[in-house]
Order: sequence, then C-alpha cells, then structure tokens
Amino acid sequence: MAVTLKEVAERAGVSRSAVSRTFTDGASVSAKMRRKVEKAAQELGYSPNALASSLTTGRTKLIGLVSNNFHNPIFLEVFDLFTRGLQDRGLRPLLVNLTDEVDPANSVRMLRQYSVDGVVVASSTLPPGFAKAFRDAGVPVVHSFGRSSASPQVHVVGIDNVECGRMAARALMERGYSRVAFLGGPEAATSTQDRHSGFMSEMALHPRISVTCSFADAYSFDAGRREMLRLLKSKPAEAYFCGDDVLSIGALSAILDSDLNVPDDIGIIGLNDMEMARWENIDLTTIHQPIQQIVNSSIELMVSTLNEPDRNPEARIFPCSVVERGTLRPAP
Amino acid sequence: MAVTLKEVAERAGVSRSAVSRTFTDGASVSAKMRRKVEKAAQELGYSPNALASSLTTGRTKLIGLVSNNFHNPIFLEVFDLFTRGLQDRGLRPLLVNLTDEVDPANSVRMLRQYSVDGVVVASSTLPPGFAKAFRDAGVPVVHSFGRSSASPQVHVVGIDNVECGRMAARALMERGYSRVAFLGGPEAATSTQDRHSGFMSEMALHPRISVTCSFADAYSFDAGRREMLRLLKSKPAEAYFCGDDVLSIGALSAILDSDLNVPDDIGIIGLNDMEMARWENIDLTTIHQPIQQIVNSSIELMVSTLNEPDRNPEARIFPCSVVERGTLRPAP
DNA sequence: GCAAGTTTTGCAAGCGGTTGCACAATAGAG
DNA sequence: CTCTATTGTGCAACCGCTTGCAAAACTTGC
Repeated sequence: MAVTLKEVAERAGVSRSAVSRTFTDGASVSAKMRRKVEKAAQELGYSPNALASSLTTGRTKLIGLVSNNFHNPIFLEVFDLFTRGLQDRGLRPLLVNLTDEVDPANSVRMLRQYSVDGVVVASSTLPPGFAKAFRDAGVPVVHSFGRSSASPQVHVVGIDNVECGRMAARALMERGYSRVAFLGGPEAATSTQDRHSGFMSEMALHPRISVTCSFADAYSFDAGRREMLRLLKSKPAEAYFCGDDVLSIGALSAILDSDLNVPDDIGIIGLNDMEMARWENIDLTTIHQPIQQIVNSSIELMVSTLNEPDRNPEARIFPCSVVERGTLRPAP
Repeated sequence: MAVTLKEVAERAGVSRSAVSRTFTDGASVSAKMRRKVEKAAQELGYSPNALASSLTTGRTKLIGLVSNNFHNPIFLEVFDLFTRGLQDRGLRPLLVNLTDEVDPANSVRMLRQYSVDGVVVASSTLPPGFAKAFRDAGVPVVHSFGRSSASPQVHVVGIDNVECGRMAARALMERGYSRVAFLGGPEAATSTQDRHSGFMSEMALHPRISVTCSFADAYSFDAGRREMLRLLKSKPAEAYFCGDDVLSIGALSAILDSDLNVPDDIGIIGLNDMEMARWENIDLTTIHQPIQQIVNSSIELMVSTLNEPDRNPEARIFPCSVVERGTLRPAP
C-alpha cells in the first residue's frame, strides 16, 4: 500500500539506514547520497511513517488535547488557537472529549496507548484530579484555564480567578451599586469557587452593601437564563457579577424578557470577553480573559516540558481587565 | 518506561504471543491462560501500545478530523458531536486546522505519515478538492457539510443547499415581501453558490418581485455587519436571506444600530439554526440544518467505509425546515 | 603518495507488537 | 482407554523505521 523505506532504498541502490538518515535532520549524509535518495523518494511518493519511527525514537509528536467545554463558544477560539499553535510546532492534537466523564483513568489509559508525548487539559471545569492523573502516569501535562496556585502540582496556565472576583466587586462598587450579587457557574468548578471567594472577600470591605449569591448548574445560556428568571421572581439585586459570559447572556435574556432595562434596572458584568460579547446586540460589560496569551503560553510551556520533563510545576497567571460596554451603568 | 508485552509474558511465565492474544479479541486463548496473563498485566499496569500494533495490523483507529471553520459557533457543536461519536466507536480524532490553508498536499502528507484510517472533512467552505485529494491518496474520506450531488466523487453528507435557497425564497414570498435580497457568505464557497442559485431560481417564478444580491467575505459576525451597514446606506430590501446564522446576527446588529426595527422595517432569515439562534436576545428566524443527523450519519458512513473501502461514493442529504422565530413578519 | 583524522555508509539488532505455522494439549467419540 | 478432531500455545519472522558500531571512503597535511 504505502511506500516504505526499503523500497526507496532499493530504488536508490543504497542501504535502508541511508534513507532513514536523509529524512532525519541532524544525521550525517553526503550531498550526493541525499540527492540520490531524494530522487528515489520523489519518484515513489515516499513519506516516512511517523508511527513506526516513534517506536524507536520514543516520540510521537502527538499531544492529547483534553476538554469538556463544548458548549461555551469561547472554547471554539481556544481550540482554534491550540490546534494552530501545536501544528506550527510540528505537534498533532489528539482531541479528547471528556463531557460527562468523571473518571480520569479511561482517558489516561487511552492516551498512553497512543503514546502521546504530552497532554493539554483545556478546561475550567474539570477537577484538578484529571491533570494530576496524567502527571502520575508520567505524561507531561499542562492544565490551561486551571486553578492558579502558588505551589501548583502540575503546570497551570490561566488567570487568577480570585482576583477576577475582586475586580468585579470593585467595578460594581465604583459604579455605586448598593445591592449586588454573584451569579456563579457550577459550584463544583474551581473557577466558580475562586471567583466567588474573591468577590466575597472584596465585598467584605463594604459591610453596608447587601450581597447575595446563587449558582447556575452549568456555564451555559440556559442555566443562566433559568437562574435569573428564578431570581427575578423575588426582589433582584441591582447588579450581578455572572461567572461567565454565556451565563451573562442567558441572564440578560431573562431580564429583557421581563421588561426590565439593562443597565438602568439591573446591571451585569460577565467574565471572559468572548467574541460575541462585543456584538452590538449583546454589548456585554465583562472582564477580559487573555485567551490568546494563555494558549500560547501553554503551548510554549508544553514544548519546554517535552525537552525537559523534570521541570518543576509552574503556574503562569495572566492579568485580566474590565472591558467597559453597555451592561453596567457608567462609573461617575 | 512503559510496561511492555515482553515483561508481562515473563512475569506470567508464558510466551509473548499468548499475551498478545489475550489482548486481541477474537483470538483463541484458554480461560486459565487468560487469567494468568490478566493477573500479570494488572500487577504491572500494562496496556498495549496501539501504535506498535498498528504496524502489523495496518489499522491505527486514528481519524483525521479536518476543518477550517473555527469561527462559526455551530462548529463547536459539530466538534462535540464528532469527537463523542468517534470515541464511542473506539476511533480517535486527530484534529487538523486548515484555516488559511490552500494546498491540500500538506495535510494529505501529514495525515498519511500518521497512517490515519480515514479522514472526515467537516467544512462547508473548503473546496471539494481537499476531500478528493485524500481519496486520491487512498484514504477513506467523508466530506461532511459538503456540496450535495447526484453522482458524488467522494462520500458527502449534508444538506441540499440549492433547496434551502428555494425554501428561504418561498418563506419570504409567503410573507408577502416585495423587495427581497440574498446576503451570502464568501462567494467562493460552494454552499454560498448553491444557496444563491436556489434562491434565484425560486425568485425567477416571481418576476414582479425585486431581487438583489450581495456577498460578505466570510461567514462571520463582522462580515455580516459590515455588509449590512453598507447596504443600509442606500435603500435596503424589505427582507434578507442571509447565508448563515452568524452572518444574520451581524446583519441584525447593523440594523438595530441604525434605529430600524426587526421585523417591521427589515426582515431576516438565516440558515443553520445554531444554538444561539433561539436565545431570546437574538430570536432568529432561520432554516434548521440537522447537524446531529449529519454528524451521526457521517460517522456511520466512515465506519462502513473502513470495513469496505471500495464502496461507491455516496451522497446523504438531509432535509431542512424553516424555524419560525422573531425576525420575519408572520405569514398571513 | 602516505599516515592520520574526519566524515559517510552499511550491518544488524532492536522498538512493541502480530500472526502463520507446526506442535502440544485437551476434548469427544466409540 | 484408545483414536481422531479440536483447540491452545510457542517459535520465529515480520511490520517500518532508527541507531550504535565498525568498516569504507574521503580529507588534509606534509
């Protein structure tokens, strides 16, 4: 079926090693030999079998790209950036969808069967145990969008969600709201927990302000809408920090449906600054998460770790900032 | 590093073949042998190396998932469905991002180096040449969301875009619009061409109705918005068939910005029915594309083709239907 | 033109598995 | 308890490629 090394060698009248060497860079081959081999390879349409060579080199250039966020549009951008970034460095993403998966063991086994060189866990909702399971299996791993920590157990690249919570609280305070609330994503997600605690810790500095909390059961439009509809039944807060942009948009839709006005009756600030947030029909005030930097840095960290597997776990945390749009009343 | 067949064999005190056979189903092993081997494997934490075995079996279970649509939210759903569907059948998606790629040769070479068993081209904007290039390289291929045809050259699964164009035209006629327009995506995409030609052919039946056309340069929010802003400078049509939902939303944003009302001043009908289309703050009337069926059918076709590589190319076309929401005035 | 030093090249073993073939072990029949 | 039919098992070759080692082929300097 496919052309092999051996056929090229025969055609060029040289040894198999010679052919192998012309296709591995850094190997010593004379110019004449290289010409002969390349000619034969050309004629036969040969290209080396990466899997076979991985057997002896121990490297596949395959990277597991593991996620469970397939309903948050920001992750389409994330996948775009990851696949392009990895490709550009000669790495191949093996995509693993962990929706509804609770046990890391299966994916660990599968990715080891395919001898991936490394794994990127790209998720803000997978528990840290997943990333650790890969590390324990001896696979280099980077957790992108994971929980920041001063002494991480695996490489983590992302944002400081606690600080984002504080930032949101400060934004609301600057705008003079006196009854504010946190509307979080799934309570089990570390990102929700951290945003919540940051928000509360900042609000603790303003004891006169009333603060309430509730949680949607997913980072999704429907969950946000449902939760906000529920909140609107009793007296809602003046402004909400929503755990995520999709959630915010769901909440917005509920508010608009109830004939209330944003930002006059209720203010919303989201988190992520996904592409859609700046669409004029949405125009969401939100906290920008620098996903491009996060992804690039993750890839860079992955590549370094491949070359130096015993590198100590590292946390790379990027700063966020408030993007002023139309869903919060202006600061005075 | 990783445990190998040989170590398991030694520990269990049996031959390597015996171990291999207990891990390939359909092979003949006695119950006693199986127990011994499984015990040893368990203790050592062995799991077979899929890549090594592919060398002799000729099957990797790797499927190239090739796309260039990383900015249309509907493709997040598509990737979700594909990855889960493939995983469920024991296949592994190797994701290839073809954004900005014009020459299929590179990806063909790369996917052959990784000995993928098959390739799914999931894109409505990649030219048919890409799918054909894989076929020519002897790799089973399914083009999802490709151009429908009575005698396809490769397997195609998708919708009849010409018919969708007609359907949109009929929807506008039923609602009594007298000046309508087509606002398409990139002119080079076969999907745009087909939707356009269907729309025009149906409109040819209504010679009294004025019809105009224009094209955005991508299936994206920005492109739709930009094009609609341009159209609004001179006298716009009463209703637009937009080539796609994201495009529609871009157009909507332009319209709302210009203090015009939808659907009273201008009507919009989209195509795809992506998740967002039903979000209350968008509420887009659109044509539903059954992506779940398309993806499942694509996977099913892929699997059949793997078992029977010489199968004739087949087109599987699924019907679409108008989803009535708020961006078109109601039919009388 | 020769010795010493420097590439190049081929050989052969190995990477982790699978599998046809021949032989061993067991089962079934009488 | 034989004799045949049916599994079950091990040997060894092979899948496509890499690489340490030693020999072959070049350089270079004198």
